Amino acid sequence: MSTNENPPSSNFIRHIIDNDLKENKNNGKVATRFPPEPNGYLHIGHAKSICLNFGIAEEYKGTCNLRFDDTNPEKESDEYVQAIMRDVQWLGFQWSELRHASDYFEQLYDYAVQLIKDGKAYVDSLSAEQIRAYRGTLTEPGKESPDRNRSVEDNLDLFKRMREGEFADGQYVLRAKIDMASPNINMRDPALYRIRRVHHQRTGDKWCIYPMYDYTHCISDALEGITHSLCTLEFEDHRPLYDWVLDQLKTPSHPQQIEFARLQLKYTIVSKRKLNQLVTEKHVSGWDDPRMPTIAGLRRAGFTPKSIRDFCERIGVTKQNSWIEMGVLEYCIREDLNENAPRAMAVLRPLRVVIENYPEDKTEYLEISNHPQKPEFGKREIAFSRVVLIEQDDFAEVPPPKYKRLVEGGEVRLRGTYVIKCNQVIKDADGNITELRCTYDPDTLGKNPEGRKIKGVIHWVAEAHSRPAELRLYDRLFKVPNPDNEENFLEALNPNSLEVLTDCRVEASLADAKPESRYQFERTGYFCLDAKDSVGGKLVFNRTVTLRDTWEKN
RNA sequence: UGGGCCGUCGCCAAGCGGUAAGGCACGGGGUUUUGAUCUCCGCAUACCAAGGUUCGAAUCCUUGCGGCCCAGCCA
Repeated sequence: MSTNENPPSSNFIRHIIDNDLKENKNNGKVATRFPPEPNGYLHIGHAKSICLNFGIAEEYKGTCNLRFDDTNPEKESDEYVQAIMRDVQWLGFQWSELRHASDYFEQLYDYAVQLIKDGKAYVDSLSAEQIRAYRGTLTEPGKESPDRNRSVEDNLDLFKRMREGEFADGQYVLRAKIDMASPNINMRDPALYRIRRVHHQRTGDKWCIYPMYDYTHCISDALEGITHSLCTLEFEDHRPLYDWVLDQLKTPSHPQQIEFARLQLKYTIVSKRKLNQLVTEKHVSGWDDPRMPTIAGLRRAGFTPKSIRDFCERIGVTKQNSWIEMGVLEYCIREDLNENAPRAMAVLRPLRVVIENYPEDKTEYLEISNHPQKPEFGKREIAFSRVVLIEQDDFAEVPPPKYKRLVEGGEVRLRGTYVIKCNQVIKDADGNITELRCTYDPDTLGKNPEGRKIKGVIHWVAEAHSRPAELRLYDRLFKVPNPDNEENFLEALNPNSLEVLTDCRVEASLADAKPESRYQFERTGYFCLDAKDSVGGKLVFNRTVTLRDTWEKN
């Protein structure tokens, strides 16, 4: 289970549970479940639900099952099942029991037979279009199907033959007999079973009828002894149906459904249909593209499980529709990585600096600490010699006001080493700066020069002692706060969401970086070694997030 | 225009009749060999609005206003 140091904050669901416990409801037990449909990868919105369900189970010493809601085989697959299990565990949670709604198909069928026997369900021959027409509208009641009063015997017979495959897909449907005039449309005789000749990833071709969500979910919860069935707000209108089904049947328990607001993050989408489209139409490299709001994408970008858990804790759980700013997620990952990522140096856009008064054949191995505030992170050796590479941005011919980096005639410290002074700017025929000729002050290693203040410190690598690397700079995938509002969300894609830098140089110690290891590249951001593309000695780093920058903002 | 739900700082969010927590963001000072981190300070006489009940209301009542969800044989 997870180990979040931040104590969970109170929310209305915990209040309800506290109250239930006080009244000894459910004999003091707390049982939750996380019920994803395996029709896509898990995303940050699921993380909220996972943290809530598993977190509550943990806090109340209860249980939390992972249950796949696999009642619609058309869209579901084992690839998704595997990915979901991997992501839940990576987030730091372990389910009490692994279940599938399809484990209950036989029982679900028996319960349906019971409903029919009790006159609470009937087989309808209306087509999908007719059912829609009969349903009425939001303001007008629906009308009853001619089949609504079919005899129990006929219903039993037809339902059995539905299962046996006697009918074509869509020819019949099993419906609950509730109230066609209900102001709640979900109660106007909702479908319980449909005929669908589709291979199911777990049950194969055993079934040609599949139960609907509303019917399946409540019974699955009841069979598992779930006490608190947490779901998102759009299911609020379904709660009467959830309760109705369980009220008609002798299920082992009657869980309480509680709804909370789903996560909405600015500049992202979490619609599985749209995420799927991004993948299949190759707008991103896959479900785990670092720009994707999926758990797999966040992982590949370098987010830590802890930072995501922390994020879910910070945003709270309420019934209010709300939009979380990206800044909160960014804060969470920066906080974790600032604490736990070792520092290193990488030059994204190199500019050659020749230190003219430093001997050609000399190399010094200097010690530099891996974390400025944490001596326990230890030190590493870093090579310094006559030619170093600095960031192009760290030199300016015409510096903006308050610029504290290198300028012609000015001084700056190379992090962890000496103060250098720029004496000459070398340009090519087109006027591009190609090289800086500098001198260093040998008396500034580990101490400040006397009589002058060096304002700037810049990062660097020694040309001869650095390694080539590819750095991928990611930015938000969308350029508008709510892409879902766009007529076509694809037009809201940020064309600059990925910048690939192939001429970067990183310090030699990074040659041994392990896949998925995270570093702070000083002054530029947090990076994670890409586990997929760093092959054959090639170093590919993904930028997780930039460092907070109060200078660029002006 | 039917039903369900929600309105507390720019964004989240505590609060549950006794006089507005906290976080993010933002602004300012200090420390710093990362313009990072850290640290200090500031940031709602005000809780969608208007009435009412009360010694006392963000909390209770009434009426408005605004937003979200529902008419799949999807979940």
